[in-house]
Amino acid sequence: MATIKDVAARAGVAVGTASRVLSGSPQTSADSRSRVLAAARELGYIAHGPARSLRRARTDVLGLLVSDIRSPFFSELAHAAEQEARARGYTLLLANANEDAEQADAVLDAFASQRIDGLLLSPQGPRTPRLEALLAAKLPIVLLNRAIEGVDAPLYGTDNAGGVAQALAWLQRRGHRDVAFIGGPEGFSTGAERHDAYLAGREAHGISTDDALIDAGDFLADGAAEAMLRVLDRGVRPTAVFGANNQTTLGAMRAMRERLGAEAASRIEVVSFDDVEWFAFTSPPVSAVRNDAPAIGRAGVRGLLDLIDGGTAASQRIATSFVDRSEGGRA
Amino acid sequence: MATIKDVAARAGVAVGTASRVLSGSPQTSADSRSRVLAAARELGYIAHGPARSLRRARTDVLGLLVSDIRSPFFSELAHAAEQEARARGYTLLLANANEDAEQADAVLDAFASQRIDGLLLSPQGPRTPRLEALLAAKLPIVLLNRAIEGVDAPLYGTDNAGGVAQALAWLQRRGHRDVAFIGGPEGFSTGAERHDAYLAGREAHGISTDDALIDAGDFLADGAAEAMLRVLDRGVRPTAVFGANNQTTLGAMRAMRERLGAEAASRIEVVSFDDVEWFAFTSPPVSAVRNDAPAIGRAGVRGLLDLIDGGTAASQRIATSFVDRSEGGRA
DNA sequence: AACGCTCATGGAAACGATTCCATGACGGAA
DNA sequence: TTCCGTCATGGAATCGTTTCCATGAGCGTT
Repeated sequence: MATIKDVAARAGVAVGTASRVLSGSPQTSADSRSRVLAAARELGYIAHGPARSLRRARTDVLGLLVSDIRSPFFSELAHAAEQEARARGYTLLLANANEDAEQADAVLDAFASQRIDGLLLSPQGPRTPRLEALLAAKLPIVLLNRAIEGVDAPLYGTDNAGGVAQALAWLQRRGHRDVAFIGGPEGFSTGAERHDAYLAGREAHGISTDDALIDAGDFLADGAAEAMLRVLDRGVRPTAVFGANNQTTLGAMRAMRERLGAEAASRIEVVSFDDVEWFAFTSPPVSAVRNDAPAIGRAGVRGLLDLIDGGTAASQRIATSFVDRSEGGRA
Repeated sequence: MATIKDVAARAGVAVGTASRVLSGSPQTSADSRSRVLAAARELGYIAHGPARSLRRARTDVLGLLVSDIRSPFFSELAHAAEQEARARGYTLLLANANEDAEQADAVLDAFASQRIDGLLLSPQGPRTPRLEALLAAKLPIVLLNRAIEGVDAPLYGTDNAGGVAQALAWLQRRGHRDVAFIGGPEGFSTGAERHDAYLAGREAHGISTDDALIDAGDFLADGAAEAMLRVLDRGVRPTAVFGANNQTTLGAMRAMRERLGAEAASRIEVVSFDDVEWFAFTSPPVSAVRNDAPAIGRAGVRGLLDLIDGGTAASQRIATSFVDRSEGGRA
């Protein structure tokens, strides 16, 4: 592999000059510029990133730590974040924590060792020692989707209250009064925000305030199915169900089918937080509040780069959109 | 941030000694070992990756270039590959090419600049100049899922022929004679292999060899829908449809619903290459050949590490499994 | 004609680690 | 007791860049 020394030798200049040309310093003559660039092209020179990082004390690498890249939300977010980062001259290093604090810490160690310039973090749970260390080292950090208590970093996430309001408006338009709500764990800010917004808004949208209609799972299909069974076993018969995320909706639908039969279940309208493309193909089709994951990813990267450049960045709630798949609906 | 010099100073030894301790060289006394480790712990020392890479001439970083991380196949593959890499002490750098050769080249440049130790490549199309350069530089490379003409690198991918055989066996068990097959582009080895295997095997499984039942799309929903419409407009009335990947199946189902109505469409059994979880919730449910994306990712990483360690690696076809979601089926 | 300024350049230091080499301590064998 | 070998250690070179500093050329001004 050619080094800058080879380039300089071939161009007949000193390495300092070659470096200045290649990094676009204005302190260069047209003559050396052309000769250095020609030499670099001829040798297929590609700068040695680690060496550059060593000297410059920055790596132009951002780290993105998510709980599980396999979830559509995160894969869309990661995709958009990578595009944005690359467009700004940064490389995005992606890692999974697998909902496991130990693994998250291992990743943070690896990030620290790579000397990333900034971190986009979708927090699992509370703060860990590694995270403390990074905070103490003043590494620029932004949070995605969930807050962490006592961590003062800008947060980029879904506008949960706004999304719930969209779902409530739709339920009202569809004339539902008896609506089952299956929430998520209160421990997640996401779960709590959606739950609170629903409770706060239901009455104004003509929805029954009977708490027998409400239960919560763990944001996973199995837990949600159990919650839905509990609701049904209380004897209430909702005409619509609102699932607080996509897995929750999945579990709720399974439970309804199990308890009421496929035919009866398909007459209960379903609305979900988190849209997935296959909601169009279920029976009944599921209307949904759509997270703008790409916008969150892009906003996160932009905020992080502002921080890195020494500026400030403000938290941002990204608006959701609503996909109406009901019989009379638009889609 | 603490450097190894700080650690050495605090431990009262020379940097060389500190380095030997920290990198586990046997040439160290118990005394200096304990003092260096204590000093490192007290200072929260984390080695500077770029500096280490510079001197060692390796980075312990692998690059993974996929066309689109948002596809479930790649996100599962990437997830497994990252786990495997991390378990072996490597970091995985993930990038998207977005089906765009220019972007792929930009990524390869970035990888080259980072001096990755090896590349896992899911090829888009033909070879590009950057790829040539990397091959010429003897960078260890493995291919995922698709071959590239004239590139001699081990290939880790789905056993397409085996998967088609599983689908054919299922079609036979279900007693289907008139089966529509919607294939993918011949340009992709994936598409060609599945198509060929189907043509070769259908007769032996009691399936009509009427080519009016066969058409091909572009592996995307819209193209597949058009292909399915062409089939139906030829007047044939299949009792089952076989889609060559998940998007293809999606498009075919849409086309059937459009042409025949929801009710008639739901009586046509569907089998797909590429399983997705929501195939359980469509009407009719879709039985599917399941790619073992995680196994492919793991095998790819293992093969690549073998190459990096100077050994050899052999191409591997990863077996598929079959998910039977038909009425009488197991699932 | 002399002076001063700008500016491109060469050379060298620096970044933080690893690794080579020489040295000295120590222990065992004769 | 002397000698040799082993082995931990300190110090220095090295990896490929960037950046600082000093130098000298060239040019315009007085």
